[in-house]
Amino acid sequence: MVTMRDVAAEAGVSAMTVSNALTGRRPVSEPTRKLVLETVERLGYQVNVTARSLRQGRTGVVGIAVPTLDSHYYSRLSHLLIQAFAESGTASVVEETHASREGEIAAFRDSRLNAYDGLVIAALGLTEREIDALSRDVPVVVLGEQELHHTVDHVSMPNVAGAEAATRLLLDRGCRDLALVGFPSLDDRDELTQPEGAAFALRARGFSRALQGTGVSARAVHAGVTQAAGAQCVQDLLATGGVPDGVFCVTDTLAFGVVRELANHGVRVPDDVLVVGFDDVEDAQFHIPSLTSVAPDLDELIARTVHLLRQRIADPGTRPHEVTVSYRLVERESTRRPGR
Amino acid sequence: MVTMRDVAAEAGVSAMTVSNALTGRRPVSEPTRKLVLETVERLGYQVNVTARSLRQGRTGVVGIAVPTLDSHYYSRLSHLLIQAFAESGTASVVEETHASREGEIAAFRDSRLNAYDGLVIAALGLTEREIDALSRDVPVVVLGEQELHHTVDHVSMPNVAGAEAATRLLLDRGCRDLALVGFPSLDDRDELTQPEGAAFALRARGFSRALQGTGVSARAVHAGVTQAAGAQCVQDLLATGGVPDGVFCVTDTLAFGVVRELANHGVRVPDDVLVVGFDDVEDAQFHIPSLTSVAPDLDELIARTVHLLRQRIADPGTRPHEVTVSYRLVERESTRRPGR
DNA sequence: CTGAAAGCGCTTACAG
DNA sequence: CTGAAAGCGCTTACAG
Repeated sequence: MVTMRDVAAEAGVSAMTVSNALTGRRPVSEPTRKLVLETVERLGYQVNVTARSLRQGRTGVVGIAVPTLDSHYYSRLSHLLIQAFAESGTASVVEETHASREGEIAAFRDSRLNAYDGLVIAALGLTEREIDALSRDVPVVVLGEQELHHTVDHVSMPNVAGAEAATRLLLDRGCRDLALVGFPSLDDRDELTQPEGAAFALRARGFSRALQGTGVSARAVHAGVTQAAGAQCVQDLLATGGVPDGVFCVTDTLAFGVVRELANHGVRVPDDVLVVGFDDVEDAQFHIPSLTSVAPDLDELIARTVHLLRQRIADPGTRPHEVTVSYRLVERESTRRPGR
Repeated sequence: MVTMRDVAAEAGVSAMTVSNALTGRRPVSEPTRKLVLETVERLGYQVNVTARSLRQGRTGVVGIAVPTLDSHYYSRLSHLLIQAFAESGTASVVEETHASREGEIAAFRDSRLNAYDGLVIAALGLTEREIDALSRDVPVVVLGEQELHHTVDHVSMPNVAGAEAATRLLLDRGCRDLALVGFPSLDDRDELTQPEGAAFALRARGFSRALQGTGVSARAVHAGVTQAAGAQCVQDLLATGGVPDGVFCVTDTLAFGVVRELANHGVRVPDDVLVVGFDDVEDAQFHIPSLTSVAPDLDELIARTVHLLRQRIADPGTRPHEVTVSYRLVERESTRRPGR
């Protein structure tokens, strides 16, 4: 392997000068600079980032820790974060936490070990207290859903407001027998063993708020977070009280499973039941029927996240920020009642 | 930060002994080992992986380079690879190449710089010759579609055979006016500027092979790789010769766009047109209609890839392997002609 | 079983 | 503008 020393010897300068010519950290005379760069080119030298990192105490890489990449939402989020960091000149790598406490602790540990200069984490398994403690050593932005003690930068989704708006739409369209799919109870204090618990509890709270004082009946079902889980929820609804006339799903993924399983039972959307999802993943526009969904402003989410992390890396002392991004309710076929 | 020296001083041993107690590389007497581990625990010491990597010349991390994470197929593939490497005790990080030559070169460079001990790359932008040259310095397994010179380990999809089987199904179901969606020509030698060119050309070849000697007419359309591109292809078909009676799409993603846009024009699947996709992403089962698709054996793909890379890291001298995984054709509603 | 010395390849601080 | 020395925190030889 060609090292900086080899280049220096070949060019007849010191390693320092090679380093300076390459990084531009200190000025180098133009002829020397040209000579060095030519030699670098000729020998095919490439800087050893491990050595640089050890010396500098930082790697120039930020970590992105998400529960899983096997999810339309989190894979897209990771993609957008990578893009945005790249545009601001920062390399990033993605790590899966499997939504587990252990996986999330590992992400913090990897950051602290100089592997990353900063961390964006969609934390689902850790408690607020644990995040507070772990984030002391590492510049971190927490994405998502927890209600933290304001000791760490936090960018969250419009869970309550978005869910409330979605549910209001169902009420406005005349629904009087609603179902909440994806959270086991209408009381958001009920704990959910699923790690997405906190986010989904807030969406359940929005659902319940919209119902307050309306006298509209509602049931809650939960079977997991996948499309198959959405299908299972429909079976549970059918078994326990028949078909509702409106369904709010805490994610689009669940909604796709719901619509599909309703079709398996001959129940049509929107003719017989109206359905709304949350996240507005790309597929929502392409399904048949296309899916009405709460669309959080991902551009805002990404921009704020990248900005906050860069700021915290640059100045770890700044006061933590709390951001909730805005949303739009995008109405599509799944809530357009034909002929009413 | 607590270093190994601190632990050594505190425990009254040498740094060597701390290292050995931690790694188990050399035997350490049981009392000493206990003392060291206790001290490590008490001081909260964590090994600095950057320093270890610099000294060892390797990081214990493998790179996974995919075109984008904003894709059902590649995000799922990344997820499965991460899982499989984790199960075999190997950490991995994901990098996006944006399907560009530059991005793929960067992935090789990052590997060579000691950032990764090995690389799995879904290469789309590089030529065969470039891959041959770049892979000389790095243990690498190429995923996907290129027909290489057998100088590098290569795991590929059943592109030709899968596409041929999919097209045969359409013919068996009585289709006599076919369309190929996702490749611009029926001649697989035609270059596609899209980086997925090589894979899609092979799928086009399978399509053409199935047609040979049947006298069945066929058109080819191409507008990109997204669901929106699939929709665009339908518009192009309608403008240039009307609705075909069978469509083979080179990916499921395109197929979803096709089915959706057909519905926008009042054309029903499978009543008026049969549609088949490729990849068998999870959504294929949940769309309405559910999508018939070629399902490459991803478990096999993952297992072979992980095994080949570990083998090549352990012994860079072994002869390169060429693997094409098997597939199943999964028939669903999109090709079940009602009442015929 | 244990240790003192050297060095992985850079960059920082000190000098000129 | 340029360089010699030191050191980031480990692990690899070499010794005992």
